[in-house]
Amino acid sequence: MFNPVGSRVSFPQMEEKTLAYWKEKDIFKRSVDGRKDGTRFTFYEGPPFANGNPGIHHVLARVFKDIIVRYKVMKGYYVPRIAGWDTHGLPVELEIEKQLGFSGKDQIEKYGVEEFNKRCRESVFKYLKEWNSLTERIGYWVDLEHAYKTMDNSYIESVWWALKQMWDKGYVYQGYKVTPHCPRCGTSLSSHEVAQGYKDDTEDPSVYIKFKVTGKSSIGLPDDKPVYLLAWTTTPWTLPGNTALAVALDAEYVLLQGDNDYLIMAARLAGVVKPEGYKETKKLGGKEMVGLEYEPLFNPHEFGVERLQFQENGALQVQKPEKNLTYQVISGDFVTMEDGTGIVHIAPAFGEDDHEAGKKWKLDFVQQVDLQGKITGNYAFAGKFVKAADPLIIEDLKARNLLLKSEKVRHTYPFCWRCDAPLLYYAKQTWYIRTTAVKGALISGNEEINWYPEHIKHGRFGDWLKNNIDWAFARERYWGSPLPIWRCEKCGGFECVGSVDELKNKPGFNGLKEPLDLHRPYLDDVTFNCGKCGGKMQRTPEVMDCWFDSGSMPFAQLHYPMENKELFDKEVKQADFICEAIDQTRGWFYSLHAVSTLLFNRTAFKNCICLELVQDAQGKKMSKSRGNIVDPVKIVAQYGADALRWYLYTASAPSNPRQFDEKKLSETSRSFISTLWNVYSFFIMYANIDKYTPPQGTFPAPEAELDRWILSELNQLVTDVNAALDSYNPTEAGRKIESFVDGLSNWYVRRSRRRFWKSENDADKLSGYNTLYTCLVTLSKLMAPFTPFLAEELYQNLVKSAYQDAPESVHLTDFPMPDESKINKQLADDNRLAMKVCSMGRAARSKANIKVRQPLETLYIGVSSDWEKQAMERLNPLVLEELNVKGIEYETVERVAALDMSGFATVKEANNSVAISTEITMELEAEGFAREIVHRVQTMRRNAGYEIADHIILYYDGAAHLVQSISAFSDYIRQETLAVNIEDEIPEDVDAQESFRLAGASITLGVKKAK
RNA sequence: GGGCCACUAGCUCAGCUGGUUAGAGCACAGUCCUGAUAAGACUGGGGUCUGUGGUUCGAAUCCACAGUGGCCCA
Repeated sequence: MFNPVGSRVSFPQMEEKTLAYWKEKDIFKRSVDGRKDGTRFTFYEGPPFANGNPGIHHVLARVFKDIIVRYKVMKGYYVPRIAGWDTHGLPVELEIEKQLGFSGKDQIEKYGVEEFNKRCRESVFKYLKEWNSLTERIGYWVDLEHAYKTMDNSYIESVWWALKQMWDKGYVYQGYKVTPHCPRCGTSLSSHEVAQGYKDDTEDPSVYIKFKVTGKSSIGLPDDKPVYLLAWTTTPWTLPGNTALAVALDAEYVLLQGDNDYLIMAARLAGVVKPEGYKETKKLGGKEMVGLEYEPLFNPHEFGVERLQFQENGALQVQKPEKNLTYQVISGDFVTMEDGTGIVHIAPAFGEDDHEAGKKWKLDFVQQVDLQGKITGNYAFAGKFVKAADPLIIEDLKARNLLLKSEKVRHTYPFCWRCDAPLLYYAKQTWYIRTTAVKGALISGNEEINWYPEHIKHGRFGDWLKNNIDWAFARERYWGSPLPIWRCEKCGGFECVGSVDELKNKPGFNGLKEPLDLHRPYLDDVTFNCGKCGGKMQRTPEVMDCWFDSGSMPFAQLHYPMENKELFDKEVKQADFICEAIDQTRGWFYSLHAVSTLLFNRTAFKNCICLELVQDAQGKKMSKSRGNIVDPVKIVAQYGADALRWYLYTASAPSNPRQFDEKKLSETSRSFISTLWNVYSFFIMYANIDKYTPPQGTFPAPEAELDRWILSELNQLVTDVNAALDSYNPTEAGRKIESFVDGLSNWYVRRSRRRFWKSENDADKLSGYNTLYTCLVTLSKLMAPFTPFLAEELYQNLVKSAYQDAPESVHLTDFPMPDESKINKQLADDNRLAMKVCSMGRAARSKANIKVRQPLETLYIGVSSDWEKQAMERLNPLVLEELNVKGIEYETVERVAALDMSGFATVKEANNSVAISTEITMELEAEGFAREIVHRVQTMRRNAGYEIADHIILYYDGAAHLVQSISAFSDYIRQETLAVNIEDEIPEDVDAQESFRLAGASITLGVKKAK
């Protein structure tokens, strides 16, 4: 006996029970440990922040991780996986600053770094409980107990080791980086912060400046009047920092002649700018202009400002004063013909493109602005805030006849989200990792990664690598892994420390307190003696970019190499699989890839599912301010985790932005999960009535076409699901399962009902049970990675209850493999044709307005080939029953279609036609009445609350011809309604009684349960 | 400003390397079937496959440009 199952069920309740069962039997751990002898399949968990409630997008990522990993386990792989938490970084600090009402770093310093970091540490696990409970509730199996945390001392120590490795390879250096800088707060902002502060419609100057060409040129410029290069800018305050002009190589430029001078600018933009009184005299190619020399607007040496120059290694070196300073025209792919003049003013101290160009062309570097945004040196406008200096600079240039025109422009510009000061792009000294040194390896490594979807490889990720720049990995902040770099106060030398032991063994080591905490401010107190000069070494104040932390996760989670050396080197040095959202291309995907390439010269992961973001049902981004956040906890409580999981897998491809729609989810739950559940409960109901016991071992191959068909479909499904999951495509696998279940329910079961209902327990019935049982058991295993709860329920009742020695959970079983000998294309084609014929037959009936319950004499099928005729003959019984006809005749398509006349109803489609005879004889009518009566009795039985196998006594009273029909078909009525007796008078004590009209006459029926 | 992705019925999505009359589900209307079914069947309405060019005997499919939306970067 199987446990009886109702056709209705509360999935959330069922899932809670399953969770308890898993916990009690320790199934997760056993599913991992049981495969210890299997091949390793390495999965890396990308660490999320737990300082906010988990959202639906986190569920998306978790279930996509889970399905692949569960699948691999069932395929026999050994897949231990541990959770992890990201704990460091600016978002945490900002949260605390908000709490404390701070608006700048000086307030943090005043408040005390020790206390500040203490608060950070407390806040990062504010929602840990919610995260853990949701993770478990959705069935994401990961070891939460031993989760790694990026703030652990052991983790930080591994990060130090990693940096030291890079240091020893010469990859770490100090250089300048352009960052969005708030001159009021005195700090750089992260891109995330900058994004919050963009303002449209900001008014700025728009000035066209003339740079005087000097010396002889090889490109034949006239020398009767001075020649100027015309450039454009909206930030005049950067002009004193100009050290080059850039042109586009493939663009066309023109020389314009005026009364007193010549101008050079892009041909396409000359028509837009329209310099008054100038006309074109000559065309120039962008390429030939490169190398052209010009005079700076402001020679820094005359204004007391240092002139630096980029060196080969990216460092800056002070240059000697030079009275006749000239700069050169360079080329840059950032030069566009959209606005300006096609000649771009380059100030490497103030713009990212400019800075990169500076490094590339080894340009001069002039920074005449301090961190408060004030002009330095002894310019006429020195001491002014940059924006206040703009008009003065414009005046100055105008006076020197170097200004062509000055206008105003409105555009988008970033402001500090905290204090509203205009942000300045500003080059600051910071620490770099020379990722560009391994750029080739980064790119070739990417070729080995399988991306899902594929376009990420040469699209977003590939482009990012192609444009790789050195990694600025230091942050002037507090809550992070401190840089293990110390600087000598005396000689200025640096030392990088790779472990706590190494630090403790430094000569003159002092200041590290117990218990050990490798964070600021404790580490700031640690000093030791310089290895070169014996001076005092002080730690540089920065902390690491938290992406360096998470990118070090493969080894840092293991405290490698101080511990687990062999485990990492031999077993888990590369992930077979990772999965995160697309915003990680420049985040975790990159940091993993870069760290692994730099340290080990190999990729960190082999397969990566890259998810798109989750939006609301209208395609809008979910955000707190919009109030359109979906709470996964509520969804799971209402629909169950399986329904949510199934929806996420199948509703759309993971690489498409996902519009989360609760209505669609509930539809999924109704149409797929409930359908499967009903097939299951149908099976249980009849199997229990017939006391069916599943076969020990294999069962004889069924004879029935229908059984062989569904088994063929089943094995095809197993093949397809294996293939889809092997290629990391749960969406396709899930959709295949959906369509199988549809066929199972609406063709196999629908057409098999009578076989299960008939009273004799013959071989055909047993074959039906064996077949349906096999389908359900196989489905439960196939679906185990998708819907782990439902799969477990099916398995426990269908398998575990019947086989004592079966594994205790579906998640401890092996994933189904197809029996290809059972796949038969012929059967598939046959049944497809039969379904089509039935569909056409129903249409024909509907056309003739004759309900299916009324039997008809003949169905004519127009077939277009012999095999079609043979196929239909094989499936004859199915079609007879489905369309309720007495016989089938075969004809050509045309001749059947030609039966479109009185007495027939026909339907024609592409290759087939169908006709039914519409004449209803007395006999047919009588049989129709009998069926009608059966239908009424069944409804009465149900309404009376009888069990399906209860026997009854049927009473009737009515018009003579209906009574006649009852006696003529009494055997049939008995069999269908389980009536032991049919009597023609209705007693007082019936359980239910009903009168209705049939073909113009009235009849009354009554039922009573038989003893 | 640059890059990536998407655009097929009112909504959500299939439609493989080009090949009959472009499909399914949901929703809507009517009818039917059903002692597994909250399901299902049939019929109907609903499409310039975002647009414009091009390649081709033939384009939803390939190419180019444009539009709209989303994301990433600046």
